Amino acid sequence: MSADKAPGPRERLLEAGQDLFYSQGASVGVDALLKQANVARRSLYEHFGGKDGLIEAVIRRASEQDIAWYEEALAGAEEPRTRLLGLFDRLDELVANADFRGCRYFATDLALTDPQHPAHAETDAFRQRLRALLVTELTALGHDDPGRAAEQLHLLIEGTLVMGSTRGNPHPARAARDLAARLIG
Amino acid sequence: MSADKAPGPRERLLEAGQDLFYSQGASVGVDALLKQANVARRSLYEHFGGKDGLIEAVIRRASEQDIAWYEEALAGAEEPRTRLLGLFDRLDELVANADFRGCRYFATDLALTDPQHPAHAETDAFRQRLRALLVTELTALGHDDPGRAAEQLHLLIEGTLVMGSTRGNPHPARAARDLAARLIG
DNA sequence: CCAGAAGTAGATCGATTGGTCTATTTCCGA
DNA sequence: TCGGAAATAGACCAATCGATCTACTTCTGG
Repeated sequence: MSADKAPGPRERLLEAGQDLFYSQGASVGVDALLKQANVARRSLYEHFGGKDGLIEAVIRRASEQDIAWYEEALAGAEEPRTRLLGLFDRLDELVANADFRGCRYFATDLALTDPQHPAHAETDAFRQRLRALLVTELTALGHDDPGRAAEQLHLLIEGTLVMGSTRGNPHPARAARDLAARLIG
Repeated sequence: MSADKAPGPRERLLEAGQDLFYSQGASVGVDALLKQANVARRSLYEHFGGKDGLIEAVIRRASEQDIAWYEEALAGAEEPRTRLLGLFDRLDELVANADFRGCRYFATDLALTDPQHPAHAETDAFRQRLRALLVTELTALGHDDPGRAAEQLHLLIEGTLVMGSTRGNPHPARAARDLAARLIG
């Protein structure tokens, strides 16, 4: 095992998909994916069954990474309140990045018209995992209604990602952090 | 004048576009648009120059209507604080609607990869008009920093529209209203 | 060393896309 | 009433889409 050196076609396809689906949307052509992954056409259909299968696999993979990112962002401090507010500091950096283009999962849901597309289940799962993370933090913080507060924090996060992608204001995360601080109390 | 009875092809195209671009995204085919508008193919290219021109015109038209909707939603009360909070009550109804599919302008920006597409200027203009509306209300309310508070209200609105389209929780507007209330003080 | 799996390269297919064009009909004002 | 603009219907085009298939090469384990 230990397939570290020189990632195979499957891994290269996942990385190319993660990059191109995010920067150009789910409507990028198969040709562009194959070119960036430097992979033969056949490999895509062998490994993922088609473009839709790749989309689903990419979302699942990105979901793992993003949940890990949120966990790490929350691990920045010991005190629960500081942990949650620190998350918005990390979001501020994320959104400020030049190639930030909004929430991958929301964009995927919008791009895939078919409500039966398997990728929708993946985006739902991601949101549930994120919500669970917030509930855990709020419970540790001793909040009265962790479920409701988590919903509000989630709304603040999504709002930050939207405002950050429109570039109307450079630091939406700071506005959200301020609201989150009042919420946590 | 008074072109009320039996709207012409141009108007029918605008209505069909406003409906289909919203419910199915900007990627709907020209054929579907022509069919729903009950209009000849040539009429589209005569009036709007092409699909992109129709998209731009539809966004401009919807923008007018939506700004009017926000103005009317704010006109529900006399006291500034009640006016702003009432807006979130109206958003609650809007999001609860079965065919609600999120923010039209954000979805359009995501769907149009080309950053030079004229529709982007229209979505930006809409957001600026909405922001101006919020600043006016906050100024009337005597808020310390109307600009910053307007940014925060805008973030709460966009967050509500996102959360409402994912259907994870039925009443994101109530969560946002609660946060808005703390913000207004 | 060699057999088979995996990967590559690229032609090709059918469907669909946005857009152009021709021919015909409808409608309205001078 | 008549003439021209506007609208209709639909054939048609080039480009692009995702997907399939064949032929060849590379890599690897027994």
